[in-house]
Amino acid sequence: MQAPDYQAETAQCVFIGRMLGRVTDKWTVLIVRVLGRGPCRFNALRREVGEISQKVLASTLRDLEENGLVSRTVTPVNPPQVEYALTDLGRDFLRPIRGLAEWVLENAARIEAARAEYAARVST
Amino acid sequence: MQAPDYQAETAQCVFIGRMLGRVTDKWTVLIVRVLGRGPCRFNALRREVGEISQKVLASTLRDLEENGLVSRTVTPVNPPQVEYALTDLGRDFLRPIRGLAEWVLENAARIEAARAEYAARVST
DNA sequence: GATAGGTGGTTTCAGAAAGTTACCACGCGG
DNA sequence: CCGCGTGGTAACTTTCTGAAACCACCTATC
Repeated sequence: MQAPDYQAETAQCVFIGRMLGRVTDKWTVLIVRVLGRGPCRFNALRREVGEISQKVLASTLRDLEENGLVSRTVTPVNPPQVEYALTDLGRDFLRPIRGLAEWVLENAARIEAARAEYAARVST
Repeated sequence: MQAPDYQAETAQCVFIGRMLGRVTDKWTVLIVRVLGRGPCRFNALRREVGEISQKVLASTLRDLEENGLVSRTVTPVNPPQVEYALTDLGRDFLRPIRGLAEWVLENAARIEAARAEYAARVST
């Protein structure tokens, strides 16, 4: 990696940014993580993820479906059942997602400490 | 991990979500990744990241500083120099961040294919 | 037989976040 | 003197998120 080409780097950043905009946000990470334990229906997902509104869950799931990470299967019984599951691509994605989630869990205390220290530094 | 406690799982999701909200978004990933190559000044960072506005870069950097991932050093020359660098915590964070960025680069084609397939399925 | 609750969403609308643009003080090169 | 580069902030606009209500349909309860 000698003599890095900064124009190429910038282009790569823009590209990664565009892709990240598609497949990562706070909710994506949580949803993929939960679906990693097995298929799940809409309201069950909602309950498990916690503080997510129906609208945002619905649109996030549609995005995930559009980008090929999640499949949506409707069983036409009454009331209709809609089951969400990870695709192969989604299961692949699980690895970086879990890396992120685990890091956050392991380092939460350090982040909190940094925040407290920052607040003290600013207020003084 | 037998007999998962779903209430605890939901609480964990909420907690992870809160932490993720602090340390990850599209821009955070890109900025940390660039700073992983070494310290960088404001406008250099801006040029390298690409399509980011000054305002968003400034506020993202302040968030990163607040959460202890990035340090900000002002050298009072004229014009003043402001150098941003990763802290120890930020360098630790580099690993999951790189995992994410690499996954996105490796799987961009699969995502694009899924999008094309989805678009075809919907429009028909 | 009305009423409450669960199914998987959409609609509506306020408020928050992100993005765009302009501007600041300062110096330096042409 | 004009514009560029330094590191931002302020005002304004657009986009997005979040809370709540509503929908049709079914089941269980009182």
